[in-house]
Amino acid sequence: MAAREYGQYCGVTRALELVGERWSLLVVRDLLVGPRRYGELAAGLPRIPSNILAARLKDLQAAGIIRRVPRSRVIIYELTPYGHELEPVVLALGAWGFKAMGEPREEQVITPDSMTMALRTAFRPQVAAALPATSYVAQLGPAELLVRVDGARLEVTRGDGPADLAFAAGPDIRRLISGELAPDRAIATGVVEVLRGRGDLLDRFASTFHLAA
Amino acid sequence: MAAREYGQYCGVTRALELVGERWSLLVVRDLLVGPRRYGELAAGLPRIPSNILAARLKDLQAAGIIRRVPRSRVIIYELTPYGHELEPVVLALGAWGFKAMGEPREEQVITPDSMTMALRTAFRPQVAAALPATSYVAQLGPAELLVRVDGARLEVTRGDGPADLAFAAGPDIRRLISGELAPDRAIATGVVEVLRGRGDLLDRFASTFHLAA
DNA sequence: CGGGATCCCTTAGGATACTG
DNA sequence: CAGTATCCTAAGGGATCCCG
Repeated sequence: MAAREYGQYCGVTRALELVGERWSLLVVRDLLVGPRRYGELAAGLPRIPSNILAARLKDLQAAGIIRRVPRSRVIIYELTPYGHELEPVVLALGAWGFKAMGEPREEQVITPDSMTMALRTAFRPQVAAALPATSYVAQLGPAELLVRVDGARLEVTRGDGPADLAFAAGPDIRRLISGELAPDRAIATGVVEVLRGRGDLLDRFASTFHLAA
Repeated sequence: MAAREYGQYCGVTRALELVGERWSLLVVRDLLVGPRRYGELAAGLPRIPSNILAARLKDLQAAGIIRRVPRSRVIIYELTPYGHELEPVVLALGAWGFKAMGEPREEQVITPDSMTMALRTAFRPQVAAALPATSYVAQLGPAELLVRVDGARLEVTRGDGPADLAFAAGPDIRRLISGELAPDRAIATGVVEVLRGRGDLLDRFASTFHLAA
């Protein structure tokens, strides 16, 4: 038996053998947002050494979790259907870890893909279904995301666009999502800055995206 | 920043910093079944070195995931409420890994706690709710489990007891759970051996516990 | 005997430089 | 841009030992 195997006939151990190595699930997290190139993955994981990223991509490919697709002179990595089935795992981990995030620290960065997955984690379809379709532009640190909510459907894409509300916020957006900070207080204290549109829609945003802390 | 931190302000990275180390989630998996002593944990994870188990218990305690409780001359480890909230993560990992388990290998063991969690993973409350209350005794390798299903409620405990059906099976029980092997075929081929009670209830068992493969 | 601690060695992972 | 190559540190593995 390979030394790094757990030696049990069990689904959990098998899963950890496939995606339990350091960085593996973070690569999956970013690929859940969409196909990515090597350099994009490296940019989304600033602290991953290049050799480790290369090794993880090899491992994940060998495990049938990702695919390496040559596309017009560049190489794209994307999840296989089986890899995509890791979404519940990543969302569950994100929801659990959310509660232990604490205060943001100076050296901690925010990446567009991690914020996209965080929004997916916090999304409450049943709440959204009862609200009018709404689109937001959220500038979260360096990540500018166009967030479209229509009924129980959520779509998050990078970049700007037409929106009912555009706002900017830093890591403290977490306190809005957790309900620790009321929407009007978030604006009053400058945690959230309204850029365009109806600032009162931040309330709807906070209802739509919520995670207990 | 600690070298082993990921440097991102993100729920997933935070979760992986707390339970992403090797063996950590397996300790949690076993503690989800119930409080355990050091020796019981070691027995449930035959390949974990003793120093690693000790280190993990320290880390998990420092993270507020487990508690160390002295109880009448012995020490018991148990999950805190926050640790218990990892159950969805472990179940999601188990369901995903189930599909990649493949054929059992000689050196792979089955432990009572991993089988208990596997049954919880495969349990379908909505199916069970429509069926009469049923109790089973399942001898799965070295693990003897008393499985009581009552409506949408599932209870799995170690040991024997009164049951509508008692059966023995090896790792190939997986093929029954996945639907790859029909209940009557499982009995006919000897994958499942009926020990006591109504063998026809194996069909109900397979409906109640199911995971797609 | 339960609950670890210590030792030594192997290997994964981190930092950095380099290449097709 | 998409990775390799190299060197080094630290985590993990295996065995043994210890202590109340």
